[in-house]
Amino acid sequence: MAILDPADIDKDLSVGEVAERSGVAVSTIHFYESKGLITSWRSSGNQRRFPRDVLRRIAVIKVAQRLGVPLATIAQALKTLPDGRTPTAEDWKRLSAAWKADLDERIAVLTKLRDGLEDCIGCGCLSLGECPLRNPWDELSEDGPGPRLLDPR
Amino acid sequence: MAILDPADIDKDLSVGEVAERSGVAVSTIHFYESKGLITSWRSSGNQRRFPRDVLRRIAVIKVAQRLGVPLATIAQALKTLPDGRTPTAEDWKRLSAAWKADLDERIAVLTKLRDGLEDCIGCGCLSLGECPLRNPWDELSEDGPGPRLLDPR
DNA sequence: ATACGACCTCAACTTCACTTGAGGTCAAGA
DNA sequence: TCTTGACCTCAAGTGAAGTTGAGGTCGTAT
Repeated sequence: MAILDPADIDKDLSVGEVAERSGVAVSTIHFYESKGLITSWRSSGNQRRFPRDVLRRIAVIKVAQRLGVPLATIAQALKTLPDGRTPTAEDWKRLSAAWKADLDERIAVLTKLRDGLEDCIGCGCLSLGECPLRNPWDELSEDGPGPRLLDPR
Repeated sequence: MAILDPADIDKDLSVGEVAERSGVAVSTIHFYESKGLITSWRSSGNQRRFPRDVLRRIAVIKVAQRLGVPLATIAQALKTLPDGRTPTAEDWKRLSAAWKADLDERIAVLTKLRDGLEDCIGCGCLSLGECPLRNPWDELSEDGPGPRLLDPR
């Protein structure tokens, strides 16, 4: 391990450092960069160097994921920050407010489902077209086919 | 199309019939069968024939999926029905009660998350180890890596 | 006799969020 | 000098829940 040059304190970070400080794997950092969620420049030896604000960005990404926001959406949101600057408290407020609306809706859907389940336990109907549990047509926007990832870790 | 022989009324169903009556695609029925969620016998011409209770089974599967239960878990649950019989109201009660507990927990986690989000909007902390949003260590069982599918359709 | 629709199998593709592996570079310490 | 460790790239694999497609069979209607 290289001795930390005092001149390098509070300078840019290597992938390994970012991984350690952010708690995500190196491969994940590569992956996020490939998806445009974070950016880096290269050292003379072709190694990635990240500005320190990458840590805040990764924090935002992780929270958004817990909220159930897909990476592609997070990427878009982060791109609304002009010139790729560090998200400020104000930015975070804006982003999180949008995501909160999503979260609220998701909670509402699940709650409705639970209530329906309670009502239907033991009824045994489950008929297509009659049982409320089988009919999600209320408040469901069209999803394309394929799996959907909205998991509250 | 074959004229429906009166003798065949309330007999077993072909894939196409099951698809139409259950509202799922033929390919999905093949898929469910390959996963052991449903079973069929074969006609003389090697075509699948499903006992009518497959419709009830598929209904249960679909509801469970809306609750966020993965197919593998549903398969296991269906296997607890001795000799692969049709789920009765009683069985359904048992299964749905178990799944409801899951659902309750999921709702609780999301709600907590939302509250945390409200508290944290604008605070801008998000520090690993301090911000409650970044620390899911409470009531989170260990998940392995990789994506998780628990989506309330 | 033939065309048609419904069925069959099996393999490969899709999306998402990553991980794993193979093979190679670079700089520092023993 | 050599080895170690951190880094690099690019390709392929994972798992969930299916979908899509190619190529073939079966049975009935015209």
